[in-house]
Amino acid sequence: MHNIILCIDMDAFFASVEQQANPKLRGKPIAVIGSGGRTVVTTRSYEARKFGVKTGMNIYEAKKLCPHIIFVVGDSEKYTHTCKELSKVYSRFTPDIEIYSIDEAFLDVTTTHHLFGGAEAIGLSIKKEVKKRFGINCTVGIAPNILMAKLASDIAKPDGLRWFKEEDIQSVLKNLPVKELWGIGPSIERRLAELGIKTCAELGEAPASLLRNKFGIIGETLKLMGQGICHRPLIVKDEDPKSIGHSMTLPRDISNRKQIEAQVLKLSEMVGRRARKYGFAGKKVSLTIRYPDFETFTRQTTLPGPTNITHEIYRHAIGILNTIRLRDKVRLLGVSISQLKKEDNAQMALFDYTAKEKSLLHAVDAVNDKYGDFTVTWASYLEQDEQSGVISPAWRPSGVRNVTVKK
DNA sequence: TCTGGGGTCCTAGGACCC
DNA sequence: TCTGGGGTCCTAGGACCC
Repeated sequence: MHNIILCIDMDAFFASVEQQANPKLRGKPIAVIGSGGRTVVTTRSYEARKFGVKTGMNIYEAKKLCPHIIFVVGDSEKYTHTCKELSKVYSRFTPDIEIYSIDEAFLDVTTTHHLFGGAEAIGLSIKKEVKKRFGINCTVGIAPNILMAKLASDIAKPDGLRWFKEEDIQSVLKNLPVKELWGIGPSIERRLAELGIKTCAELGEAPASLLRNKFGIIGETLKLMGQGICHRPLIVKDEDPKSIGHSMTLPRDISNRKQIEAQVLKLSEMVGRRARKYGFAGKKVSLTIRYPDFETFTRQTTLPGPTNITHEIYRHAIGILNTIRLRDKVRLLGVSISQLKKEDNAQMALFDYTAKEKSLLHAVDAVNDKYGDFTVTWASYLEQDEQSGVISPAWRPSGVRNVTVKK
């Protein structure tokens, strides 16, 4: 008895939601972008894809390829809401659901499919319901494991449904390039090519010792992947995060120390606030810097104990900054905390709350005292955070990964 | 007119300890 | 008279994903 896994993947999710919300956008090439001036295409409608517009392209490039493209600034609230509603649809068919990202979910229907007339019937029901209630298309892949279910949905896109049964898998993988597999990117593809391995079938037949030599511990896994085998279970319950971070490409490159520090404070507050909201504190603080030429690096430091206090995060981030001799202006700054621990909120709750609030104000005051010409107000920060409206496909509907900051 | 932001996992090398 | 070896913690960086 094989498992039956469904991969449900929304087609051009953000763009579809926008087209649904605004009928004028329907049938037209649109691209969902971020709010800043140096933003990129996050999602593009299928009409825009025809012109070669890709995710990650800057808007000028997209415009050049597709002069009539319509840019829409993403609205995470909308996608958040739709995603939550989608989860409700899925949960009618099984309790074993992994919300993998904002637009993708895995459903294990091994023990429930017979209640609904089979896996394909479930897939079709979901497609129909999603279309009816949200006006958007999705693609369903069905297979004995996540790896193959994901492949099935990739291949069936858009608006498709594909079922890879155990007996189909070998022929599917026969001439399939290895990079089509989830988890094989450009680097592994290149290194496999060095061994003369181009297709999944070749990967599945390659000597385990050869793969082990070249790739170490993942060698075995790669071979299994080439055979369409995958043992990764669904992650049904929300796991604790390992890190919490924010980064920001600045409107323009800066070298002014005051400006850099002000941005680091802002990022520290965004990180601290999210950590406090969900009751986590981190023992490591990292600072990421990107130069105009795109060289990017991260420096981290370990603290005596975990913290989620803005001012402490800020202090350590600045401590790191002080060890770096900047060779150029700064394009992007990032702050994150890791080695997270759950906060003992029974103890921290009331007593520490005011202490934390004070520390936040202190941080702001400190910056303002020092750099009167770059006035920082707490309210202005909060507003900016709302507007920055980070739309990350890594978003999850619950818990700390909900990056959306609500008032 | 250049190229976003949120993550996870793995590896390699050095410090330190027994 | 060359310089064991295991374990853990730490930092930096790469690969991959949506």
